[in-house]
Amino acid sequence: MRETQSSSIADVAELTGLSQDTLRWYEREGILPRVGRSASGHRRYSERERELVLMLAALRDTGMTTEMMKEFVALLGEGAASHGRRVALLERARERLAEKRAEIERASTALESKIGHYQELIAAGLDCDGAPVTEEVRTLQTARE
Amino acid sequence: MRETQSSSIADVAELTGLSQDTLRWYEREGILPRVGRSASGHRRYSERERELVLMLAALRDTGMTTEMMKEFVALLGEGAASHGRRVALLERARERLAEKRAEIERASTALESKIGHYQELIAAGLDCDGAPVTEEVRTLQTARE
DNA sequence: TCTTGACCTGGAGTCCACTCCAGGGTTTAG
DNA sequence: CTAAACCCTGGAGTGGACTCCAGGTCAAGA
Repeated sequence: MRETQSSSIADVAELTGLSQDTLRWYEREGILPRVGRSASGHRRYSERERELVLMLAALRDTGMTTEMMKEFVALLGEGAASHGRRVALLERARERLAEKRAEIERASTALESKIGHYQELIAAGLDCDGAPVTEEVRTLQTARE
Repeated sequence: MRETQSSSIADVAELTGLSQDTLRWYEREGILPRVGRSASGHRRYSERERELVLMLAALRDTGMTTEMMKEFVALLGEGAASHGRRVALLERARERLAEKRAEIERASTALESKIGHYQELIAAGLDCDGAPVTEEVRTLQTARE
């Protein structure tokens, strides 16, 4: 029964896009359960551990906090019985995301209107008080640096 | 020539939604130019200054960094000639926003598929390895705490 | 043997945008 | 006259998620 190939921290960093430091930090913080070590004390990630790190990287990219990631990993340890709670946790992440999206949409609207405002002023050749600007200023307006 | 009513920091905090501490901090950091003081040394915001703070609050809400806000205020000081550069700055903010939006959309897709995955497993009564779960586990799965 | 390179640990530093605090002055109401 | 509000300043602390560092171990190659 040959065990699946284990990988070094460098491999896993490359695989997951997390830095080696981040990987070590996740372990120290208890987000990632302690990974196996080789005789010389180097981390050796098993297939299972690689998958777990990949999942954490994905969850992180959903904007989940490390605290939530920690909870999620704890639920993984409880097996199928925790499926409902996993969904609940993911739904919390979904809500956070929805809020962020709403903020972005609001910000976007505000920004577009500000951009539009200045573009109109430029096009109309007016300053902020509605007075016409000089030819010299018009030249400067379109120079962008 | 009666000058427009000036307001206290408390008023401006209330008006803009920024905290008094934030207002003072913006000034210290040079984001907001030094505000006038009363005889006793208290800040007194003029109409112009109130407007400026309102604009900064709006820009902040677009996710602009304080560094960019600083630049923007500097451009305001240059009058109409800086309109083009103002637009350029706002467009940088727009790009940042677009990136954030893209990230959120990616994250959202990933999250939905994870949620769907677990919901399917629950509905099908299977564990992560495709084996059927016991009745007891099914009960636990739907209990969400 | 010596060097190089990968890795280890615990701890400190970084970034951003605040937020809080100590110690002190002023203004207003009673 | 005193207490309560309100404000001032400079400096330190916060939180989240890393990132960097010093000092050390270990294995392989020239």
